[in-house]
Amino acid sequence: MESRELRYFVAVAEELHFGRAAQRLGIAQPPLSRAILQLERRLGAALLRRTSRSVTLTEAGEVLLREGRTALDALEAAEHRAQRAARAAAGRPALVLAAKAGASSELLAKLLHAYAAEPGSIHVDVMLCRPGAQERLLRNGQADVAVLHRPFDETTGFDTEEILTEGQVAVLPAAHTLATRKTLHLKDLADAEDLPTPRWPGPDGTYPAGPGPEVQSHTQLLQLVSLGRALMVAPDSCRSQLRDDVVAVPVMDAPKVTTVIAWPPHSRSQAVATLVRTALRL
Amino acid sequence: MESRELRYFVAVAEELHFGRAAQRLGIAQPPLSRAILQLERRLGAALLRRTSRSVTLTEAGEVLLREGRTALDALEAAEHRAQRAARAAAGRPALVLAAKAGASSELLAKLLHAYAAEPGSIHVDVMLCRPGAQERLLRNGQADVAVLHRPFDETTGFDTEEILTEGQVAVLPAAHTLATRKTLHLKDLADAEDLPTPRWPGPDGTYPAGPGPEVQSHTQLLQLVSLGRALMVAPDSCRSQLRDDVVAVPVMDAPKVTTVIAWPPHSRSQAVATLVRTALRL
DNA sequence: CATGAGCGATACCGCACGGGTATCGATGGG
DNA sequence: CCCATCGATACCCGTGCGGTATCGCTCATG
Repeated sequence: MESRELRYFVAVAEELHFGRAAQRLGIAQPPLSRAILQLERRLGAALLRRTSRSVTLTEAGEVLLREGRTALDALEAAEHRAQRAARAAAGRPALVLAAKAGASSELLAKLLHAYAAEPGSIHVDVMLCRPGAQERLLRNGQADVAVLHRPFDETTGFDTEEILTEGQVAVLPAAHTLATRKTLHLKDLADAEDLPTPRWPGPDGTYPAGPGPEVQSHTQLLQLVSLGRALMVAPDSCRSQLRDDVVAVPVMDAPKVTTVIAWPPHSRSQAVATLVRTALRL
Repeated sequence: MESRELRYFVAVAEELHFGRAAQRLGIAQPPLSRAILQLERRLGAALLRRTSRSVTLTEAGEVLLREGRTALDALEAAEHRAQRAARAAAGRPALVLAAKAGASSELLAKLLHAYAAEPGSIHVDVMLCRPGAQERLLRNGQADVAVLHRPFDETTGFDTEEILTEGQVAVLPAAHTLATRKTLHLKDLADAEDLPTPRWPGPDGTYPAGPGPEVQSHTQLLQLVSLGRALMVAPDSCRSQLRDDVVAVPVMDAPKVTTVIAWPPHSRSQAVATLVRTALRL
């Protein structure tokens, strides 16, 4: 199977619409139809059920979408890593670390500081990204190592080490009635109808339906909290970054959050190994 | 990057010779040279150092070879798994299990028997293959699950569960002087110059240099042992398959062998999950 | 029920690119 | 010193990919 065919299929499978998929790919619709037809003939399996009104995935199509995405990521990863190896050999060795913007920032600072003190350490490029985006950067080779948070981020297929486990707090406007409580439970938050739970975009960039405001970053969310328009549930360690117009109250029954450091399973990099060892000593 | 280019590069990187690589790919040498050149231009990185007498890999080339192989395997895996999903949907669901021919055969029999008794179990195709070949079958999607043996088989990148850990025995001709001993150590075997250690082919099909006979299968090796031409070191459980012209003596300082069941980390298959659960109960 | 809009498939065309042959230029062995 | 070996270059050809035009089907609409 050629990677071009697979890219075409993934586009159609994600859009479930030949016209939009073709637009996204920058080609016309007819060659796209043909390419998919040819792919199906070559595989000897139907991937899509089409009517003139809708396109749906068959069983085989679902599998090819899932497996195909990881294959395309692996292809990109090979490309990126080879390019970075070339740059490293040319005298600018660097490690790229992906982290969620605004999360674990104290821990991250400590880690970078401790690693820089290690013998033989190299420059670390920190990529701060949208929540959930680190996983993809690691899968497609743009990053060498990532800081992830279970259970929010998916870690299947990576090697990981746990760095820290912590509880979660609700961040509330200082003036809110719940702000005086010593502890809270998830039910208290669900009952506070004046403070809806914000909605984050999924991996595909769309928002789930619901009442809460749509947010894309933690700073944006924090501002909504201080304006009394939303509440935020986040790991304990976020307290160090709060301003004094908001209050953090422990949520007793919220799931524990584990900060992990993750790297691709075939990594042969000495630098990654050292960074992980440093992280475990924190 | 296109998969065709990557396949071409991997061929050249493995052969380290444009002519032979072209032959293996079924194309002429000049288009291959051009394709590699174009790939290097697109990546902006030299992958090969060529003289008219030799071809060697650069740093970036080494990385691209390693990462590229896994990317190509992932691509093949997507293809195979989609095809199998189509066949399964057409009413012949099956699970493909890869195992080393001649190893853990009792355990395997028990596993298959126990799994068949599970509610909702499906047909299991057993692929018996050359030692070390299971890994590749699992990586490129021809198998859904594999029985591997640490530390011999590489399990990085798979999800695994340990089934059994056992010591190793030396299998010797019944008439040999060492055959009367109750226990042995690796040094004893190294000193027995009349019984050289056999040489297995590497993943590339070539044999390491050395004095021992070249072997490809366990039956072949067992025959050499009973002829007094080689010795064999294998897990305890192989005893059940030995004929009475050979003797098994425990080797005290040989590494412990762990039989593990492994599956690709993104597997969503109910059948794989059931099989693994069954294996853990053995 | 007729009509038109929306969508995927088909027909057909042109050209870019992948692959072929011939040959060059460099390098090392006899 | 010459020839064998090997990768690169020059040049040509055909296939296959992408483009436009259009068809055929389905459903929403009045």
